[in-house]
Amino acid sequence: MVELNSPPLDAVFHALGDATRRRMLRDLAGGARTVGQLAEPFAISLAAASKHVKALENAGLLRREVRGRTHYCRLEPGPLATAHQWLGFYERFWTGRLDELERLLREEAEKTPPRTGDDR
Amino acid sequence: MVELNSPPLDAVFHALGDATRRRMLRDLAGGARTVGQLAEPFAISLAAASKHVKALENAGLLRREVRGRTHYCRLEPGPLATAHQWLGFYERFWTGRLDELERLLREEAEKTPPRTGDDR
DNA sequence: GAAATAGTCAACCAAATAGTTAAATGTTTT
DNA sequence: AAAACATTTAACTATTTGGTTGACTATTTC
Repeated sequence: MVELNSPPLDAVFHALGDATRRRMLRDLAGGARTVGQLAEPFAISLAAASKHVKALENAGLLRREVRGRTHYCRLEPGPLATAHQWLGFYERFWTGRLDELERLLREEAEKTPPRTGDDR
Repeated sequence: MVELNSPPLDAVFHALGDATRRRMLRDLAGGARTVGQLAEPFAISLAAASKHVKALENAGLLRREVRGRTHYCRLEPGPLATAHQWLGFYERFWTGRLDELERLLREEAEKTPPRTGDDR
């Protein structure tokens, strides 16, 4: 009933666009954390931290398990994989392995000969 | 109020958090495009598209070359590589290869007591 | 030189964000 | 039962965002 999964890249990238939430993810990489633990490194209210956690949850980046009064949060890597894959499409643009079309553009851009400039 | 790291990641992920801008990047993957060309697929004003282009530019995701009255934009892959790398840190979480620490945490997290109805 | 073209800029608006404090909910402890 | 604890919700504020329209700057084209 809670499994509503399509890749909401909007929500995922939006969630990642905030240093507070990225730091929370880092902490979650070390294992499960409570909301209070996630909030601890920051000089914000717990209510504010709670909102960040919810943003991460909405993006599918964390799963929450309520045990008693404590909410344990765990990293949910799926959306990160999706985002990683999305970025992977552009990998050829930074690895230098360009296909024909890109090579054409690159050539046009690099019409400056790497020779020593004594020819003008 | 977070005195935290990574000035570019904020802008980059924020830029990627919008479907319009992601589509623009896709188009730029096909080669240089003018602002008008980038705006064309969308039912928005040119001014709005101009803002999106500027957001991408601020994030370092595109470079602009002004020739006459026309602005030619081309993809700048560096920040995408940075974001890709940032996400790569979490790769082990979705490839299933968990190291000892993570395995420990995973186990602890699955210590959910199987309740038998004696709970209050 | 006038008109069309390419794009930005400024002012404005509605909705979303990120934060606050205060109150509420539920759980554990004493 | 009462107090302490963990967290959410509500109400509010300031800022940012994504969009609009209209005016403005340059550049081509006629």
